[in-house]
Amino acid sequence: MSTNDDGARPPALGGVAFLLAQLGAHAADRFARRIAELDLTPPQAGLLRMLAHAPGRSQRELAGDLGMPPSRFVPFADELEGRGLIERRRNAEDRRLYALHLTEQGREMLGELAKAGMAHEQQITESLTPEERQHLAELLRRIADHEGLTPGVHPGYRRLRTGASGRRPASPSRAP
Amino acid sequence: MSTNDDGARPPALGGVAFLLAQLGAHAADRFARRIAELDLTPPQAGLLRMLAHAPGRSQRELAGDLGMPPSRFVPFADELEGRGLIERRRNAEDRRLYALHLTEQGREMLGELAKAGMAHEQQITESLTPEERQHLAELLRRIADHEGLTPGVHPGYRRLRTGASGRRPASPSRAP
DNA sequence: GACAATCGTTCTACTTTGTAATCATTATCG
DNA sequence: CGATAATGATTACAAAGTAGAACGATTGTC
Repeated sequence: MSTNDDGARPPALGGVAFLLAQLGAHAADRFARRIAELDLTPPQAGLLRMLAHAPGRSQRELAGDLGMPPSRFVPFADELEGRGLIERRRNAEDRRLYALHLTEQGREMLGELAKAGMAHEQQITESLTPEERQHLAELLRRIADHEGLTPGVHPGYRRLRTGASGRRPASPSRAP
Repeated sequence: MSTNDDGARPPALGGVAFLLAQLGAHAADRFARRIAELDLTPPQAGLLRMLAHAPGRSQRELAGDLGMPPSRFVPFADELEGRGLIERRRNAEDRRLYALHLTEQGREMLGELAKAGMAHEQQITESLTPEERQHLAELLRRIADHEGLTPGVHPGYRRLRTGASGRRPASPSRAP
């Protein structure tokens, strides 16, 4: 029952940019739900990965890379430390700084995280052939390069309701 | 060698799913900044588009499709009404309901929005040939279909700090 | 003609977030 | 060498966003 003229409908809704935004949000949401079973949020997973790749950095540095103010990083690291996933050591050269490291438990969790990531990738690309996946990855990487995005840095990855049982109110009911 | 063994590096970082999340957030961010010059946020733009496509709906319906509680929709609509972009008419058949419509100014704004959307699309796909754009759109649409996403419904589109035009006064005019 | 249900609105408690103040340690410079 | 500025981690606090319940107005039902 469209009552208005949609002759001037902007092509944005079917365009690449809109699809990217929609799918990106969906993929991030799916991933968040998946790792919620490990009691991890996306930024927490991000920190674990960062510590695996470059251990011993200070809280301020890590907070900066995660895009959060240092004051917020403190309770953020507190929780992971309390769960035994990360460890606060003192930097011998500058005792003001902490040197954050993964614990053995943290490394195990990282393994679970890798498994979740692979399953996630598998699920998202399920409807594509291997050749299409590769082609898609190449096109996306081209855009990412063109837009000046650094490969390893995850996006905004904003917080998300982590209710493991997850309630999802998003019910777009189109009732004509 | 301050880095650790990355022998077990999860392929997720270079995979399609991660690129999608990263690029999607980036594209949404770019779009938000662009329409910030029109003093519009993504959900505001979404409402204008919804009203253009299906005018006369009630606030509760619109709030539901936008994924926000009705209580939050009230000041949200207040601002757009105060700026003369939308109009609250009464539904003659059921005077409890409002019937929201675009004003003439709102339609003009929608035109600006369409221009911004096309420029946005152009910018994002600048590094691709027309054939590649079409192919990319097809692959993305395939994934979207497979994931059960509805075409016209925008994603989470969470609020964003723009800083471009820090409009915050938001003087809601009580309209009895 | 009373009673339940629905819509828009207001109210309020709760969570999240960022900035400023505080303490310890280090660098700088006279 | 000693005082002062600067930096990292932490705490305190205020500002803003959010969701849910409560309220008046209107409609449908029996």
